[in-house]
Amino acid sequence: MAHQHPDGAEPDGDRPADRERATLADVARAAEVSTSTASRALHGGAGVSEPLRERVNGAAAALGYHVNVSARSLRRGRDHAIGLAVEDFTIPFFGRIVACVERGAHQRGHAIIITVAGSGRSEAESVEPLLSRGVAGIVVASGTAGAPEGYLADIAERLPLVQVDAVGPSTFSDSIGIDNAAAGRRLTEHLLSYGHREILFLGSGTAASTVVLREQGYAETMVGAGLTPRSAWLGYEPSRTFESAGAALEAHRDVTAVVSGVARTTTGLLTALSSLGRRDVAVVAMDDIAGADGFDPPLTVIEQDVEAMGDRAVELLFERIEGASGPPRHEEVGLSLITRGSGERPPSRLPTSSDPV
Amino acid sequence: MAHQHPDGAEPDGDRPADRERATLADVARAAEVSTSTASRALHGGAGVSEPLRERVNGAAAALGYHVNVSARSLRRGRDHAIGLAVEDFTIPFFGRIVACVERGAHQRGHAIIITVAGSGRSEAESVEPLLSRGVAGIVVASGTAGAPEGYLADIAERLPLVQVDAVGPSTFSDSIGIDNAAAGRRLTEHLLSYGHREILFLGSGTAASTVVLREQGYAETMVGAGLTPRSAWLGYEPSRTFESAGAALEAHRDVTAVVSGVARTTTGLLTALSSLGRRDVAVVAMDDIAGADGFDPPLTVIEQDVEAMGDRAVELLFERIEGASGPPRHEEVGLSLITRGSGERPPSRLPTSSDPV
DNA sequence: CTGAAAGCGCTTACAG
DNA sequence: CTGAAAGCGCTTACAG
Repeated sequence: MAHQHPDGAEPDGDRPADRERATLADVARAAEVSTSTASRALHGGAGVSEPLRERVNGAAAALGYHVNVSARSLRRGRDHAIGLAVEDFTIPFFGRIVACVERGAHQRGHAIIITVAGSGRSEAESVEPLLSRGVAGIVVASGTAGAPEGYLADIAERLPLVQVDAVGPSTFSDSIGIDNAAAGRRLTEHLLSYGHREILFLGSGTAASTVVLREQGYAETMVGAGLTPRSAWLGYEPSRTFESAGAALEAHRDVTAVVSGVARTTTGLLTALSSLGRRDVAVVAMDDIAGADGFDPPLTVIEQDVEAMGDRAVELLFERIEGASGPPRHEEVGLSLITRGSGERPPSRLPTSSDPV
Repeated sequence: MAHQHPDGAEPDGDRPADRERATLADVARAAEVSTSTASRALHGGAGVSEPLRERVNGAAAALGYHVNVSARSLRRGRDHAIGLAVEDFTIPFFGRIVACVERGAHQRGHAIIITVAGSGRSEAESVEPLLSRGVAGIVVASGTAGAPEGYLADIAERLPLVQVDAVGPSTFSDSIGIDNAAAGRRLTEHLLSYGHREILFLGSGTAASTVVLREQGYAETMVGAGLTPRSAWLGYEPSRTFESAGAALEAHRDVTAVVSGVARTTTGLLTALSSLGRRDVAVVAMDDIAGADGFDPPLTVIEQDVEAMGDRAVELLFERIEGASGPPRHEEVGLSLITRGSGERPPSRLPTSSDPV
């Protein structure tokens, strides 16, 4: 809060330590070496004698020197930073991805610049802050991005890019995700195995996304069992999912079980069930949520290995940053069904007469 | 993934658009003006004739130019970026803060560089990536930071700094938070008003933090009512809070109600209650958690206005960045008690003979 | 092993 | 209103 020289005096240029950050030249002067040597001693590694290196490090420490990254990046033409574009920071799934990426990049000496992907901003506007900083690579975490004709494809031509929570294998960049259709299938099969036949799928929205693939897995499985799939979409607005879920439950009074395709819809659904006093509906959900075993009954979910996804994304990215070439790679992390009770009860009512089988 | 000239040929220097980013000089050449004029036309605002401005903007667009931020920052001596140090990205509370800060900084044309505060890293290591980039200011979101003798105090002398989720008014920087003791008091009073007398406080850890203040509010209120406060600390490890909560419940068999001092402990507590089949314990908690009304019974909580906190933090920071001086400011956002049922039932058992009243 | 010098891309007094 | 020139702090061939 005191960035000016309050007395109006200009620095004479001779005072050893003024208010400002110490510069490499300051360190060099203090250590009585050239800036070349100072630079090499501090970072270059090779080719500096031990006594000089110590003198330089000592001077740097004494002056509280740290490198000016703008200057370094300008000179080197590339920044030791990566970009991280995230769909929504408030969703725990993405928060865990952020934590993984931050940790991995920090370990590798890179800073992390974040931006929001989506949420009304254009892709260009989202990515501009990353591009103008010359980041070494970008991680995009979004369940809705990745269209091959999109902006991301252009970026991938110039920069290492990894898509996390990818809708599927990308044609233009490395990607990592889960088998969303398989997840939908497994959740549905679980309910079928307990005798449910009127099963509703709940999702957020149909923007090309992971959730749509999960719905497809659900629908396939239903059709395969001779049953009619039904879906309801609750939207992306957290404050509205509760009402929408209630409406969907009313509109499909005969369902005995629900598949919730994404965490966003799960809490709305549970709240609606609770407020409607409906204890006759079995529920299984995609993604574990905090306190899921505190629900009544405890919630059966499919859990993704989010940390594996985030950690692996960083590895893939840095392999590219370090020069790895080759076609886009796609990886999938494992899923595990955690059965806790909510999906394990048989239908509380008999199939209705409209049952097609 | 194709950063070299694969054929080994060097660019002749004359080709209009090579693989690399267009530079201001390229734009100037294309628009047939000096780089001075190009720069002013693009950013400077004042003092460029309309025709020239258009020519420059056209050329920039045609070349896909965007400014090299490293060069700009080096020249200007300060970066259009802010730092954001966060205790834990996976906690929804902090995720909401991240979203607010990102939005606010983006609107003001600043990039956001994140780092973890805590989690085994030293304060110096956490903040180094921000300092070496010359960020214009820093937001620290942590419920445990802010000791006046700490590293942050040094930083605050050189740079605008705002502490969010602050333990209390800071002596050296702007800060924003809630009245933690009042929160503890209100939760406790709520339980008292329903006749509970054996009330346990559950927190994460006693590292100087917001949670300790909440506990103090609880303890004060208990003592004021002639009752004996009791606390249990469950630690910071998510996977362990469940066991620790169970152990605490066993160790205090006579409690009829629990105050959970922080979201981290709430889910562990609810899981423990559920797995122990204990339906005789009233619960109130600090911080709303997703799906809290899906619990049995729906959870009564005190909710903080997290978005107000995040938005205001950005405002405070940019006021300082834009030169506001004056002593450290402290602000508090509102609290609201959301009663949903879990704290509203009377004690299921009569006070024991050890009851001090 | 060490140093003098060029230059990364930009902005900004300073002249005109 | 426009341009020539300096310089932000650093790294890195290039000599020695």
